[in-house]
Amino acid sequence: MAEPRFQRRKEDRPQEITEAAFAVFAEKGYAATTVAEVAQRAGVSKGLTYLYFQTKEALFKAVIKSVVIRRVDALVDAVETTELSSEAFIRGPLLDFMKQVPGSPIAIVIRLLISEGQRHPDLVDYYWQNVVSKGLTAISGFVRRGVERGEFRDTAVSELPQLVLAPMMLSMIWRILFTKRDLDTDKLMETQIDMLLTYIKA
Amino acid sequence: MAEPRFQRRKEDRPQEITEAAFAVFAEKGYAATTVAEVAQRAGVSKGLTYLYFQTKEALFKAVIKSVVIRRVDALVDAVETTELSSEAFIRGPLLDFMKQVPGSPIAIVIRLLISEGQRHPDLVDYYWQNVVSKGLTAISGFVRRGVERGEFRDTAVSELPQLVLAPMMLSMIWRILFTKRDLDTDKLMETQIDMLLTYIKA
DNA sequence: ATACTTACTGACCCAAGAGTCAGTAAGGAG
DNA sequence: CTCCTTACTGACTCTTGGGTCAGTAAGTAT
Repeated sequence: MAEPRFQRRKEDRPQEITEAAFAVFAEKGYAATTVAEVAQRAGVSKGLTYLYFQTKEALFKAVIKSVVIRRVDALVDAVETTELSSEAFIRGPLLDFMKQVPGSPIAIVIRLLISEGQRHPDLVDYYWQNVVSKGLTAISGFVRRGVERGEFRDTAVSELPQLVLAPMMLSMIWRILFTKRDLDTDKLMETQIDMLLTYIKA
Repeated sequence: MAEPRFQRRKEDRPQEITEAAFAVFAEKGYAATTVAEVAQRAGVSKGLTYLYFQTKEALFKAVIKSVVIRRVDALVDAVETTELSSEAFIRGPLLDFMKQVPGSPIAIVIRLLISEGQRHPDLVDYYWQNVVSKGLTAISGFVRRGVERGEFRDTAVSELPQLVLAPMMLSMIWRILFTKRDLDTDKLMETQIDMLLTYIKA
């Protein structure tokens, strides 16, 4: 008896295709990715891909959105509920979060957005609202709370949460471009945090 | 009398084509750029482009290399010859340099490298050697000199010149992605420098 | 078993764009 | 002016890849 030529698995297909697409986009970027290869990696025909996603662009958007991170929400929650002192929170959970981002799928999404963002402003907006804005607001609010509590001085850092994340961004770009040249990205972020705390501590 | 249909300007063509190509690559990225459009903007036929550049990829590489910046060399020189105190130099010329980079062609090259770097490791190496490495070495050496002179404490910053440049990187990415959301990138960099100096001053 | 729905396939179409090349004319030499 | 070299053109080829759809067979209901 021959195996059945295929299985019908309507429920699972979209995610399977999305995951395969993420892998290929990550390797090759948007333009150099072919729908045929995505389909092949997902183990389906090209036609099926077009049953679930109207165009290659729609597939791309689905992929980006599928990588919206609960991690950011987790961070926002942690900020609001932590019992730690502001300094302890920054040196602990926040720093840990920062350390893991450059090696996570977020880094790949950022790279794809940098490459393709110009032609997909709605995607950039989406990411802004669901990731960047949330993260920045959380950090900013956290610093302000530290100021109110008398733990921190009132500095420009309250309005520039980007200062906390700058070395994380650099680490992401660094890993994308200069994998071979070694840079202790963890130490980079630790030092920034150390510097920052020295600067703002009351 | 009809105008001549074209002029022969062997000397100027390569640069004209390179400049047009830079503009188109900047707008659309590598893959979405067509050689036909580059030629049109340069005011030449597609065929001529292939006389001076064997392939689209060769054109791309030529474009990237053409934007190697004398600015970096200027910075390196300035570091070595300045009469300013270390702090004054950092707050002055170095900060000025950092402020102008995110709006310069360098930012565009970085974006192109992030997008296409994976498939052109030799280009990344080239940029590493001619720009990044030089810049980092200069900053690192400068900080070390400050330490020797007793102006600065001996901190991790000597081995992590990336800390100085991190907010510049973030500013570049920010402008690429979030043009609309305003962020005072100058103030970001100023604050980082202020923080850094407070941290390392003896 | 049989009939029916529809998830799925794979061969196909067609536009776009990289790269080619035979021919043309600009411009200099004699 | 005439000839010669070659910078330059533009129409051509051919491949690649996005998107389509008629047909097939998996699974389900009766």
